[in-house]
Amino acid sequence: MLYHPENIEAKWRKEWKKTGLYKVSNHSNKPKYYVLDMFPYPSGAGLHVGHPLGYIASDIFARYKRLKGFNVLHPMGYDAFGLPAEQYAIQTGVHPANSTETNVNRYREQLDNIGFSFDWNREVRTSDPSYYKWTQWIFLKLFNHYYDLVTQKAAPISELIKIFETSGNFHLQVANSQDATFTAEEWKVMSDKEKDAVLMNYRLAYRKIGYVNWCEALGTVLANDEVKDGLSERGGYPVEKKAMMQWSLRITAYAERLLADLDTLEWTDALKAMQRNWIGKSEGAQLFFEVAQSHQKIEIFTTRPDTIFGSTFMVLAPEHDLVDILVTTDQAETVKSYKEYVASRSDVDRMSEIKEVTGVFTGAYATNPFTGKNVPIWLGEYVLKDYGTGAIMAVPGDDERDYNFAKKFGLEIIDIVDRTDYPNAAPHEKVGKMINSDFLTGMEVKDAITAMLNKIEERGIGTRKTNYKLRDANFSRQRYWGEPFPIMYNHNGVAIPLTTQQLPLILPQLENFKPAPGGKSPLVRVESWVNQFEGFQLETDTMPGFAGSSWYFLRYMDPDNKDNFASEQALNYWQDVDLYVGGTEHAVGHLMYSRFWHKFLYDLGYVPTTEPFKKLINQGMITAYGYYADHLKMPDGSILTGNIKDLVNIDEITAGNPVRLSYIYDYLDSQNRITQSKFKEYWEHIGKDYHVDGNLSKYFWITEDGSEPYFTVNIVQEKMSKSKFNVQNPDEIVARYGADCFRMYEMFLGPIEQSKPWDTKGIDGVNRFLRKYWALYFNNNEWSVSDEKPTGEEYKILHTAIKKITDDIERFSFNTCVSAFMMCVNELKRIECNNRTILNSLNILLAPFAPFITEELHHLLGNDGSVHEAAYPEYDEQHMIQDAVEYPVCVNGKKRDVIAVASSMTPKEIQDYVMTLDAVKRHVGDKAVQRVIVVPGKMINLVVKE
RNA sequence: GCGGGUGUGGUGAAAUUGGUAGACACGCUAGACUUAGGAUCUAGUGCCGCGAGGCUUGGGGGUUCGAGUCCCUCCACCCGCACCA
Repeated sequence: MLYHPENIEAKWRKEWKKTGLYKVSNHSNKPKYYVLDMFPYPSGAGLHVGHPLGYIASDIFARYKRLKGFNVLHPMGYDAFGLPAEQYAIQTGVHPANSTETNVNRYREQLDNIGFSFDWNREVRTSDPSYYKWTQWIFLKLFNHYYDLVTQKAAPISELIKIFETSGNFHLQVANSQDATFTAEEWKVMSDKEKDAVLMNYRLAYRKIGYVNWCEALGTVLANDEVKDGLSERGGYPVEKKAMMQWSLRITAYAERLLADLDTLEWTDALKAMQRNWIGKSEGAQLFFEVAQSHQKIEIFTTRPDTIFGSTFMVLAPEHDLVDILVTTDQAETVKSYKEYVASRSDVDRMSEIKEVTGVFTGAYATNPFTGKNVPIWLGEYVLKDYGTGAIMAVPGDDERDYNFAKKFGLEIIDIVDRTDYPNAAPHEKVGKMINSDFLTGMEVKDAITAMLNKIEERGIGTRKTNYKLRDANFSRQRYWGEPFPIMYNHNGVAIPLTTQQLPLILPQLENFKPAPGGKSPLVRVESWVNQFEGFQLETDTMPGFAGSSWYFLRYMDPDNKDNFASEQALNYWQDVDLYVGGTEHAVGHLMYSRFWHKFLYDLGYVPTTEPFKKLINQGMITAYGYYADHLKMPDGSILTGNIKDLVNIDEITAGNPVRLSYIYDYLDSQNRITQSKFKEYWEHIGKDYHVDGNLSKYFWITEDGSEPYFTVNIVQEKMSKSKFNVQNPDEIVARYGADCFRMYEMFLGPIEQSKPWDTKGIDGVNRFLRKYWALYFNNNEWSVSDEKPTGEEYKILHTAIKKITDDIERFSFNTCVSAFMMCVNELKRIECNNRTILNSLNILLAPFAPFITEELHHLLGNDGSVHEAAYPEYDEQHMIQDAVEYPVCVNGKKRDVIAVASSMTPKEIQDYVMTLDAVKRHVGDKAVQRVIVVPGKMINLVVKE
C-alpha cells in the first residue's frame, strides 16, 4: 500500500466533520486550556502561505494539549468589518455583506484544507448583528461609566451625577477632560444640553472635536496610511486637517494599569517594550505661566522643572486654544498664515520631515514664575497640540530642539546645567550640576528636580503630575461598513443611549456606498433609518475595526448566547486566553485596546481576569524572494530601471524602479545570472501571461571571452503581495504534497517568531520523511507490523524522540521537532523496526503535526477511536540508560579525538586512558600536561602549557 | 535620534545552563538500480591543503582550561516609535 495523502486526507476530513471530533464543551472535568489565533480580515485575495504559519503552530499546540488531557478551546472567526470591502462596494456596487460572505467562504475552504482542529460551531463574525449587538452593548457600558482614580476602577455615571448634585466637581479624582469647575448649584441650573456637554468630559466613551484627514477632492475622510506627503494616496489630491465631532474612548484613564500589568504577562520583552513606549509615562510638574497684561494663564507640563531658570521663551502648538486670544494685532497676519501652513501639513510630514525649524512670534509675553522676566510666546510646529498641554516652556540651554529654535530666531540662551562631569552623557540625560539657577545652583540635576517640585507646590503655582503619551482613541469612522453607534440625538443634540432591548441596532440596506457630502457616512442618506425613533436622529458614524476585535475572544467562550455576551459559567470556566498567536503588526493597537476593554469589563464584574492574554507569541512574516534586474545596460550605457508591468511595451521603460522579474528563478544559473537564450525562454513563458513583446538583446552584458551574453539578477526578500506577483496559495501546495506535508514544512522552515522567505525547494525533504515514516509500517507494500516486545535500542530511540519533541513543543520550537522526527524515523529505519508498541507511541507523538497520516495509521494499527483523543506517550528515563559514553578529547580546547568509554569508568581511569591515545600524544608532545578536565557525560579537556 | 531584534556553509537552519560548531533538510558530486520521471537507495559535501595539519559563527578586543553563547567596541541589515516637553 502506497502513501496517497489526497485519499487519506479527504477521507478523514469528512469523517471528523461527521463525528464532530473538534467540538468542545464548556463542561468538563479536565483542566481548561485556551489557544487563540488572531482572527483574519477576510480579504478578497484569499490566504497565502504566510497566513497559516501561526495557525499551524497554535494548532499543533492545541492538539498537543488535548493529548495531554486538557479540554482545549481552539476557535476561529473573522474580523469581518473593514474598509477594503467598503472600497470594493464603492467601486462595484457589491454590498460589503455579500463580498465578505464570499471571502469568508473562500477562507473557510482554504483553512479546512490544512486540517485545523478548530471548533467551527463557535465561529464568530464581527459583522454579524448577533455579534455586534454585544459590541454596541459594551460601548453603552463605556458611555455610562467614568473612571475613579482613587479606587482605580470604572464607576457608573449616575454616581458621578449624584456627586455633582451635592458638591459640584471640586476635589474630584476622576479621569476627565473638563476644564472648568462648578458648584452643585451651578450644576443644578444647567440645561440638559449643558449637562450633556459636561458629562462628555467624564464618560469613558465620549464625544469631542477630533481632527481627521479631509480630502476635498475625493469628498472623504482618509486613514493615516492613505495619506502620503500631504496628498491622498489615490489620486494625489491635497489633504487637510478638518475638525469634526467624533466619538473617543478614554483609554488614558487606564494608562497606569495597562503599564503596570505588563509585568504579569508572558510576552516577549520586545513587545512589552513597544507597549511601554506607546503608553509613554513621564513624571514631572504641571505649572502655569501668566500672560503679561492679561488674565490668561498658559498651562505647561515639564519633566525638567529644574531648568526653569533657563526658560527664556515659550512655544505653543499652532492649534492651541489661546493663540487667537493672545496674538497681537501687528502679528495677526503672520500668525494666521503660519496656522494655515501648519494645517496643510500632515502629521507624518510634521513629525518625520528633515529638521527645518519653523515658527512665528505671537507678539505676546508671559512671565517666568521664577525669574520674573517677561518671555516671548512663539508658535512652533514642533509642539504638538495633543501631547502634554500643547505648550512648553522652552529651555534652549538644555534642550536640543529649543536650542535650534532659539538659534534660528535669535532668542536668548542661558546655560543652566554644567555637564563637564559627564562628558559621555547624551543631551537628554538628566545629569549635571545646576548653574545660573538661583537657589538650585550647585545642586545635581536629580536633587534640583526634587527641590524645584517642592518649591512649586509650596508656592502653589503648580503640582507634581504624571503624563502619558497615550492618547484617547478616535472611535468614529465616517463609513458604512462598521458597527452603528447605539446613540441617538434629541432636538437639542443631546446624546441619548439606546436601551439594551433596542440592540442590536442593525445597519440598513444600502446601494450607494459613496460618502455623503461633508465627509459624512453614507448612512446619512438613509433617512428612514436615521429617523426611525420618532423625535430623535441616530448617530451616522460607525465604529472602527478595533471595536469588534477588542473582545471577540470572549464571545468564542459562548458564541450563541442571546442574553449575554457570554454566560458567567462560560467566562468562569475559560477565564482567559492561555496562548495567543499572531503577527507583530497588531503589537500595539489591537492588544492595547483589548486589554483596555478587558480591564473595563473586569471593573464591572463581567470577566474574572484582569488581563485577556496570558502568553503571547508573535509569528514572523513569511516573505518571498524578489528577483530584480537592477543593472540592465541600455545601448547608451545607462542603467535600465522600471517595473515589470511596464514591460508590456518594452520601449517605454523609464528610470525609477528596478525591473521585477517574477518567476525567473528556474532560469538562473548558480551565480544568479541569466543568459540571453535562457531569458528568451523566460520571456516566452511570461509573454504568454503578460503579452510582452520587443527586442531584448539590448539589455544584456556582452561578455569579452565570447561566451553567451548575460545579466545578473539581484535577489531580495520582500513581503508577499498580489501586486508583486509573488503570492503562493497554500491550496496548491496541499494539492501536490498533502496538508500533513504542508504543515510540517511550514514548521520546518525555521523558528516560528522569525520572518523567513518562502521557498518550496526544501519541501521534498519533508515529503520524503512522510513516505519513509509510512514505509516503516510496510514491507513490499504489504502491511507488516510486529507484535514482539521492543528491544532496548528501539525503546531508546523512541524515548529520545519523546523527550526531545515534548521539550521542544513546550518551548514552541517546532522546527527542531520536525528534525527530531526525521532523526527518529531514520534511526528506526536503520534497525528495520516495525514494532507495534514503538510505532503506536510514535504515531501519537506525531499526530499534532501530521493529523491525517497518523489518524490513518492509528486505525490500520487496529485502534478504536481517533488518534487525536489518544493519550500522549509518557517519557521514561529508564530506557535512556547507556553502558557506554562518547567523549570528545580536546587539547587546549580543540577536539583531537573521540573515545567511547564504559559509563562506569571514573574520571581518574578516563584520564589515564586518554593519555595513551595517539592523537593526544601527538598534540601534547614534550609539553607538560597541567590539568585534565573531565566534565562527566560532556567532554574531556587537557590543558597543556606552551 | 530612541527602543527592540538579527548576523553561523551554496541555501533554510541546529547548538535549551559556557563544554564535540554546522544536527536535520535542500542543493551539489560520485555511484547503484531503473531501457530517463522531477522515483528510490548508497557514499561524499564548511573553507584552504595531496597530506599531516591549519582556518572558521559580521569585524576587532577581552574574560575562561574551554566562547556562536558572557563582557567591551565597531559594522551591516530588519522591525517599532519618533520634533514626546
